[in-house]
Amino acid sequence: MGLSPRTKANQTEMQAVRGGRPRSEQLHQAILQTTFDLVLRDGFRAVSLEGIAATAGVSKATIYRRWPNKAAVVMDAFTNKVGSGTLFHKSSTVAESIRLQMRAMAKSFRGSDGTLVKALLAESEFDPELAKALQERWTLPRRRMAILVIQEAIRKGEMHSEVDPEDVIDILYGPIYYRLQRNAGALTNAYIDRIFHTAMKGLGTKNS
Amino acid sequence: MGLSPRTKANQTEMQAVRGGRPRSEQLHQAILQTTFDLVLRDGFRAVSLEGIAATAGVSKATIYRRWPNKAAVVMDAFTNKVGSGTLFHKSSTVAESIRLQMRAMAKSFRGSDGTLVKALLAESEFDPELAKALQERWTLPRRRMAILVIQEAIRKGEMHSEVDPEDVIDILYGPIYYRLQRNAGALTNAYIDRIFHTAMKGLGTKNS
DNA sequence: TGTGAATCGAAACGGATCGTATCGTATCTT
DNA sequence: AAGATACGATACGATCCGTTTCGATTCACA
Repeated sequence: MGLSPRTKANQTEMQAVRGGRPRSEQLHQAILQTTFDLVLRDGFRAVSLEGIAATAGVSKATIYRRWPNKAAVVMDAFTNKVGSGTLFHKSSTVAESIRLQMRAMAKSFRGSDGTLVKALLAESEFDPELAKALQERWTLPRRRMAILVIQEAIRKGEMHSEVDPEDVIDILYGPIYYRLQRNAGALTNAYIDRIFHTAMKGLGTKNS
Repeated sequence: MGLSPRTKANQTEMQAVRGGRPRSEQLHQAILQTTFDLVLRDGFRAVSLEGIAATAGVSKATIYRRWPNKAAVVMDAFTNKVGSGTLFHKSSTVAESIRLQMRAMAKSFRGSDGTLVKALLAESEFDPELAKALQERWTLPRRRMAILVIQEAIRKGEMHSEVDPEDVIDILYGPIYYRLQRNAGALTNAYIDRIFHTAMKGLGTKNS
């Protein structure tokens, strides 16, 4: 079943979908928008489905008809806005385009995206369905894009050929998520640049 | 007040501590042990204080007399076992002792420590008091130790002198927490070694 | 030895929220 | 017009929270 909105197909083993009053797309958007606003204002934990229903001017049943629980609604409210994610752009070198993408990601994390990603990641620790949804809809697409770019950097001789692109991602992006999730300092451009350059150049000297 | 066990001093502005029946140290340990076991078995979210009380054979009031909430009990149940943390040991080079410490940390994360750290970190996103306690009792002590070692590595010429030790920590340990919190692959020794060596050597070539 | 003080277990409390169910009304398809 | 589904309102049982009360217990100290 997963965390996707319930469709008429998976909701129950109901007969063919024809007939009946259709669901209101307007209510759908109202629910997602309200959820987005409330979670940003009050935090994931403080928001209840009853609160969302009341604020959106909708009955609880209408929400439960479409999503199985709060995490699913928030997940949709989030992906509804974020879209496909921060893309890589061409630049002078491939490595440079990676640095700029890291900056773009940090910038989005400084705003509402960061707040919601943080909440969803934390909640996913307690909710396997949400974890799966985040993995499929957030993490994996981004990692796949990054791997392609890193492989290109390796092909062009900008990165060592023996490194595993997966490890490169962990080293470059691990610190960003680390800071995001711990509130361990602002994700400034300066920080991103330092992480990038330090990782590229390496920590060690010839003596190590 | 914080997340520490309530003491007679901070519990209320009660008069001097003399007199009265003393708290049972045996119950204290029973509560912590039960909490530890239950959280490992059922997960942080699934465990309730009522369940802990029932299993430990203790009344709810006895728990609330000592801790303000569930997170605080789990935090104590955890630090009660973990002790001061994985230490750095002397080795052939300072860098080598860092690698070995990373391995030791990964090993502890493969066991019950990892399960509890993960749960506490996630929960701390929703609980500022817990976040503060984790910062003070877990993160900061470890970072302080690591900084000293990294500075030593720099002094001995094993690491570049222009790098910020804080950034070194983020680059080396960020990936470990990243994997831990996402369940993104096992924290094997091989993984640790790859991250360490890749970070030490650097991702880039002379062309980047 | 007894007296005060705090702890203990048991139990009940109000409150929040969950997810479900019921019912009458509204709205769409055929 | 008939059938099917969405919708709002409302109630429900359940769980857990954190607090409170009570009588009984256990200790320190005079």
